Amino acid sequence: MKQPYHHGALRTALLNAAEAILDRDGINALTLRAAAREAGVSHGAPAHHFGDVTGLLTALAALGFERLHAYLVTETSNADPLRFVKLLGHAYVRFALAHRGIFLLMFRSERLDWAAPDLSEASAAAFSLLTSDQRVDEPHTAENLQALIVASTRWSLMHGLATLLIDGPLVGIASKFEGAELETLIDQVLERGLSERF
Amino acid sequence: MKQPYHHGALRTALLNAAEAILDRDGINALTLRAAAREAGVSHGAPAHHFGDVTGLLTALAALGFERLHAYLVTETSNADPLRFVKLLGHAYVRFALAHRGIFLLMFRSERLDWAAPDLSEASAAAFSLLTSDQRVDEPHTAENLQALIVASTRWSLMHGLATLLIDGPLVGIASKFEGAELETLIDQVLERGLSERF
DNA sequence: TGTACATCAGTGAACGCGCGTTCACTGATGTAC
DNA sequence: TGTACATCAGTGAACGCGCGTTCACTGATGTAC
Repeated sequence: MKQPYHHGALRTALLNAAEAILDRDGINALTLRAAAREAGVSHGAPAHHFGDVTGLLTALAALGFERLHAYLVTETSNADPLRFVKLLGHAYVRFALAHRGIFLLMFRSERLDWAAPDLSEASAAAFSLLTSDQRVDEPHTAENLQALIVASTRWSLMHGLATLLIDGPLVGIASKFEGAELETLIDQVLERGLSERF
Repeated sequence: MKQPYHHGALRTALLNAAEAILDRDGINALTLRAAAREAGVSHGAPAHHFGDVTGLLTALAALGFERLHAYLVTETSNADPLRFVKLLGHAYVRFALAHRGIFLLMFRSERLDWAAPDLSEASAAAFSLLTSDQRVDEPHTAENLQALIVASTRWSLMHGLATLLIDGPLVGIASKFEGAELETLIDQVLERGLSERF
């Protein structure tokens, strides 16, 4: 089985490989060489596409934010304000559980280059949706401070639930539930936390 | 300045050194050799006290949980149920912001030995306080499922706020606030999220 | 249509680095008698 | 009180490892003419 010398779509293949490693072995196992191995390519190859290790991680995180943003938009389209918030919360938690590796990379890694245009733009789009477009750099009138508080409260709840379920102490709790009961737990937490008061 | 051959309290010194590294350089910089360097001791010395690198991280995380538990207990003593929840939330976030490094180690590191008695006991004590002693391994009656949901909602909010503020996207937001306004943000988020409905 | 040449994409050897871990050792301390 | 000896705590050299990065190279592709 002869492989062609040129891969053809190595950039994409490396990103897929990196994500697979992230999900399977965790973030500490995600190295340039591991990604090259996973993609079946020599370890020097990634440099052509990502420069250095930060470049690969940053590109992967940017991809994650694009996906998260697109998913949140899809899941909340045409919803009235109250439903919007609950749909947003459910989508956020569902995304985090379904893409654990990349979610943790996006929110935790200390090795990302936040100044890179693709990452900063993709994350800004997602964050803007999550904070309901509250501009932080504007003067803080009473109104926009209040709106920011409301948005932060929502986001904190979703994010806390997601991270505690993914690899925090609630894993132990969640693992003792049947699938349906876990769904109930998530539903109820979001229901209580994202009530119409906000 | 001659150093005595025996340190005298190297275990404690290594834990302090490790915490300093964690706060200053982040979790990726925390290695056995770095801790030894920081403590001014040969790099082979830590093995006598912690065995391997997991041992050091585990001991440090256990220390963190002991501190967190003690702090939560102190800050909530003699409070009625409603005040208890709010004091708990404030104390949790304050602890996280004041001990960022160790807090992230406790909740994020993939390199801890959760089967170690000191860590499992210390974390169980803190978790029990945070979940109001809801036993997860008991049969799920409607009542204790409900209580678990209430506790999870609270905990998710505190935890999400703390992590988003420490190194998540809210850092950017928070950094634009004056000190007093940041306090206001935290207060208001907890006030809204931990209302008497729970 | 053919041909020369530039450019691109991937190879594989090599480098230096910091790491965890091991181990024979040495200095210091404690204890039995 | 002294002495022999076991034990403990820290040293420093050595090892092998996987890593990021560099670099001369080679095979493949595209393009100008």
